[in-house]
Amino acid sequence: MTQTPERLRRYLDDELGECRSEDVERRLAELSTLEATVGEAQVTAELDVLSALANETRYTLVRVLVAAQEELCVCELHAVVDVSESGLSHALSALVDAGLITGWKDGRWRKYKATNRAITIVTVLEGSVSHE
Amino acid sequence: MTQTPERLRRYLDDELGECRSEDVERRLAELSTLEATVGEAQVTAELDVLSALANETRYTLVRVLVAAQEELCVCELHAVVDVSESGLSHALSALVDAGLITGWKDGRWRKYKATNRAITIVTVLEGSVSHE
DNA sequence: ACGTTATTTGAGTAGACATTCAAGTAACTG
DNA sequence: CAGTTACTTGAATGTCTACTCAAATAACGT
Repeated sequence: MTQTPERLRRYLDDELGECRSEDVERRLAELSTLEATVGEAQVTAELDVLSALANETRYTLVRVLVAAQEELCVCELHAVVDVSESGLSHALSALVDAGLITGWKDGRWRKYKATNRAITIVTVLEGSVSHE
Repeated sequence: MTQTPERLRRYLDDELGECRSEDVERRLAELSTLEATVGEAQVTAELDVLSALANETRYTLVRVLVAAQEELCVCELHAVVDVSESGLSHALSALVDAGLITGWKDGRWRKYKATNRAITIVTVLEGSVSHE
């Protein structure tokens, strides 16, 4: 939405055969509507989830927790990824923030399990990206 | 899978009441199975898709193309995101690589549209992350 | 053919991010 | 309550990534 849409004008001219300022305005409004179909806060929230998943360590953790279909202890998760304890903790914390897992303390152990959000997204990704 | 699972041993000891080497081995094998339920290539492919989506510019483009339900010209997409032409082109290229959009030349204009993969994923994210 | 327009490609760079180390907190154990 | 264990937090750092600028390519108009 920054520069003068000089090019857009020519494009619409091509498409419509003719093109006046109001046509450009109208198209810009349409595009703006598409962009705003959903709130900005919503998009930000979705991006937070995507960012949380878009990392090998974190995605592996989510995948394992989803596959496990039960809670796992941090010490079990540590056997699955190749990072320090600290790195693991940071990863789990990011996933909690994104609402992809929940964690609680159980005695001296801490457990985590996948949320429905994680289950849904992983399932769809698995289906949508498969076979290649 | 790196360090000696000394802690896992104690955890299983806690959980099972007793714990021998073979119990640790068994649990490690179970975790390994969970991790390998799906191929490594598959996970890599899913991570590529997630990485492509996990960026404001690219996700906005995908969202707009999905919402549009039709192809859009690069010059139209440029009206929607706040990057240089070059930046826009890089973004679109990354999305093509991830199989989220397809592009073709139409005369002197170049058009892009969302793939089914993009439609599916965006739809699920929208539903799964909504209302907060 | 020549110039202009639309978009891409590649190199360079600033900023973001994932990881680690060191130190901190919380819970069981004797 | 002192020690150990399980995990987290914060700061520091090397690596990756998203952008921009400059140049290249491709298509159209004249």
